Amino acid sequence: MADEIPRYRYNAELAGSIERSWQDRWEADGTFNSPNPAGPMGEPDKVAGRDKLFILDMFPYPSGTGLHVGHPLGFIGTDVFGRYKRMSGFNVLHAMGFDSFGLPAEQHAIATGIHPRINTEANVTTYKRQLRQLGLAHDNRRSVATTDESFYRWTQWIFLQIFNAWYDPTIAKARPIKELIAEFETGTRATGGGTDWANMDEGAQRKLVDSYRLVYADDMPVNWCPGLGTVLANEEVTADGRSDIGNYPVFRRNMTQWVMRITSYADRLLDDLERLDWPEPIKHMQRNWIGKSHGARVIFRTDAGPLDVFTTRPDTLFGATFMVVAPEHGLVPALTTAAQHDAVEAYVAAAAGRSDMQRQEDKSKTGVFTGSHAVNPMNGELIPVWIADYVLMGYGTGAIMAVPCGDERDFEFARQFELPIRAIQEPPASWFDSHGIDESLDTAGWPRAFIGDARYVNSANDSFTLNGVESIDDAVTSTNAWLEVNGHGHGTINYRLRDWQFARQRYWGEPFPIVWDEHGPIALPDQYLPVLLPDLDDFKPQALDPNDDQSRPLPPLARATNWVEVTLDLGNGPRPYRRELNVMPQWAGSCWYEMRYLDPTNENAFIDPAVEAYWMGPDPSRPGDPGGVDLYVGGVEHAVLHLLYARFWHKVLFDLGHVSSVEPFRRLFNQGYVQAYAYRDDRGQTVPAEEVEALDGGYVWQGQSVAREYGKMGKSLKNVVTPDDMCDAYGADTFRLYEMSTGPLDASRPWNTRDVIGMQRFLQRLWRNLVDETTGELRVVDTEPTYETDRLLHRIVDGVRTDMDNLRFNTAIAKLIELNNHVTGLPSTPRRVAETLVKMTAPLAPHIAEELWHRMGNPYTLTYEAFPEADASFLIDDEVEYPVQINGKIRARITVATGSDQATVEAIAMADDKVVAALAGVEPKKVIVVPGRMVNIVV
RNA sequence: GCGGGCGUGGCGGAAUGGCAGACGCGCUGGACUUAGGAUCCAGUUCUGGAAACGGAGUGAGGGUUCAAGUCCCUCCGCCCGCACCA
Repeated sequence: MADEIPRYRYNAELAGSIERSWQDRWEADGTFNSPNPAGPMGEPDKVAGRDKLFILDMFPYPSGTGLHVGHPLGFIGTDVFGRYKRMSGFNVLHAMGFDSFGLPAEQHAIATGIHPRINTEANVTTYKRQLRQLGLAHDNRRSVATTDESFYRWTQWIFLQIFNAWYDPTIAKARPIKELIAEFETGTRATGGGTDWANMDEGAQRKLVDSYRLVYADDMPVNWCPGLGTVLANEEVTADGRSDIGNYPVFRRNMTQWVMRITSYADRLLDDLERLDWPEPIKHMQRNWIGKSHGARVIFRTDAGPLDVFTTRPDTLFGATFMVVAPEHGLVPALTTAAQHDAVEAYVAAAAGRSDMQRQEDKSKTGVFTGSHAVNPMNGELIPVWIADYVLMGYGTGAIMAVPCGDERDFEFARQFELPIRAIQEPPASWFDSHGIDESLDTAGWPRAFIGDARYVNSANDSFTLNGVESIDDAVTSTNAWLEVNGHGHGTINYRLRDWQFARQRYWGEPFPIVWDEHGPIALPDQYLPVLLPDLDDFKPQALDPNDDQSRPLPPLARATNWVEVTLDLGNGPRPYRRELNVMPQWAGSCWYEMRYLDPTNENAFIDPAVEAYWMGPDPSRPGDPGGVDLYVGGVEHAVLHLLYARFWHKVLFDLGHVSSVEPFRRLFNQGYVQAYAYRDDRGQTVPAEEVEALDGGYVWQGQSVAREYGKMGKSLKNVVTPDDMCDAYGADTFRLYEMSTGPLDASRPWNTRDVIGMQRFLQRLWRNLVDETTGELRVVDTEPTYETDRLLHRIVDGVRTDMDNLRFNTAIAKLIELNNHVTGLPSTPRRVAETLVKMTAPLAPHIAEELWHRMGNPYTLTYEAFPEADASFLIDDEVEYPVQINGKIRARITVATGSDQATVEAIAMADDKVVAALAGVEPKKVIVVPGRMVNIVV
């Protein structure tokens, strides 16, 4: 190395030292601490008279592998926006926490025998270090982890609020359970069981009240894996019905589970979507998930008792020629006749061995006849009742009336088992045409069911007829009325949404603040919180005989016998209780964590109401505003579950008066993903991506050609690039700029390390425009910029502001580079231009900006300097250049004084030499002048 | 199958219906250099041409419009969501 690199050249080394020094200063000074209106972090005088902004990232699960470059995309985006808003005068709250309960830590603990807390804390430390080096402007006083005892104490407290509440449908709100008990006691509410409250024993009273709670225990179909001793999520079951881990058999069976009554909130969760500033696809997914559909409940009489069905097409009742119940339906044993017993038993057992996944993949129709019949309430006809797994226990009532002429699945089933298909509508001629068959009500020739508006036939009984009606809506309405009058059913609404299965037979989660006595569960009073997770040596659920499908789960906490058996005085003297052995699912902490950032040290409440109202309260100036976080940024993978659960908890807290906001997240933004290339050799082995070279349109690794694929970044794909790598090689500012420059924040983009250098060069040129590379002296001069420079400057300022406001950081960066490239061409850098450029760069590349700001002699800190504003007078030029088109093709350019009227512009255009030549004497038919834009001559 | 989104240079991507390709990478040439995988300068949609200057061009085809990457229709391709939801 003969030639020395200039001492003050902006490279990775210099960037690194600049970044470390400012990060230390920011931390020491608490530069990004945001004041609360009240409480321990209250600084009312700093809050007064300022707008506030609460921005939030979906907090990460601290995994053992640390961050790769894809993870911080959203974090950097929110940081840029937050810094911009801080420079626009806002009191910005931005903090980061950790979703640190969860399965990977538990599995690591099972494998190593090391307590998951140790591993989790180590991972959090790594994450904090990795995030710190990115220069994120977080208020670190507010960082929380869901595994902190001081955090999950309040998760348990909120659980108890929900447990101690019931949903009153008359006011569509949750109310304290005490009010329900009071209604029973005073007799204003009937107990429903025929016995007065006063005459019920304690067990019966508690059972009644428990049946109203928003958290309740219920029999639900689950994936029970005795080999692992736990219930599994559908995603954890393989296509052949075995456990993903360990390959043990998995059984579908009903088991008592803790469930949250989210279905009570279905309508509000659906309706309030209208009030949210969320991406339309996410709202759509939530709507689909809730799955509201209008229809009717119809009761069919059978020898085994009434059989309820839900249908969206009660108008087709006359076409019901059989019924189908799900294999898990409670009436199956009673419906099964002796002759069919063996066949039914075999079918039900086979269905239990099939996972949901298998059922979804294989759509061929299977089924078995029960031997029983039901009475069609419309016409008194006896129709056979079948069992088939195309009917799902989890939707509607788990039983359907089958109308093969009007439903594709029923049609297929009828064909498969040779059941009658009766036409009850007369399809239009076009329908027959399009299927190439003759018009006929003889369904034997139909290739498929008919669905749509058409005239009804064969649809009448003694007191009711649909014959001749032509619209489904009309037919549904009148059928529902008839059903109700005659006691056979009624119009109703059904939801796809199920109640939320809340318990996990695991270790690394929040213990329930619940104990049991002989009558059932009891909520622990507040003074017993937190219920701490007991220490164990072995974190596995207790494995049972893998093939015994009748066994019951024994969660890991059952091993902590001293913890489980507890003597407490809950108001009637010390008595023995057993603790609840399940823990909460990982979603629990993420249902409310954002609020804890606001008041992280509060020991008296999960949040001070004044603090909540300040940061999250509805904006009175915007009618219908639901309140909540001002901007929530995260991946689309949480479109449904996390966002729905969090909304649900928030609404319960609202109903009970604990928060002023109706919704937790007022505005949602989905950032894209950073994806990466991976390479495989001939044998399909992945090879290190960083060692692969492009050659003649192909890819080569160590002399052999390899195939490229595109997707996730991951260890097994040997294509992981970490923020640490990038900070070492280029510096955090370069890395931040690269991440923000590769596309709009909501778009996914490929990672290309090769391209990162471009942003390094930009910062290097910016630095060089202000600082002499050799001497380190300031190169900024106190002369005024030229008019031309000022015009560009103000145009750029104007554009960058718009881009920043709209989270379009990629185009903001392009504009900054454009301005900097202009400055590079100047003989010297005017101070006003330099300062403006540095301020605009600050949100994106905060360290170099702070450094340059400091070197220009300005006081610490740039963080709260006002973001530049454009002077409108510079945005309008004296002259405007108009392209002149002839029939849409550009043939000339003219320069016209700004504000010239259309006639003047037209005259100048028509007089232009090139225009005259191009027209060659032809008289234009029309001349269009778009003011300030262009001229189009039509010939 | 149903629903939604997207197709622009070699690559990432810009373009309130109004000059397609901002900005970056890469590439080409030059400067500085013992050297360049550093840095700087210039060029870079394709095509004809030395150039001036032409022609074509935003997945394909059609339409609306003075004007379409942008709006409408049909088709093709890719991505995402849901998926036996009665």
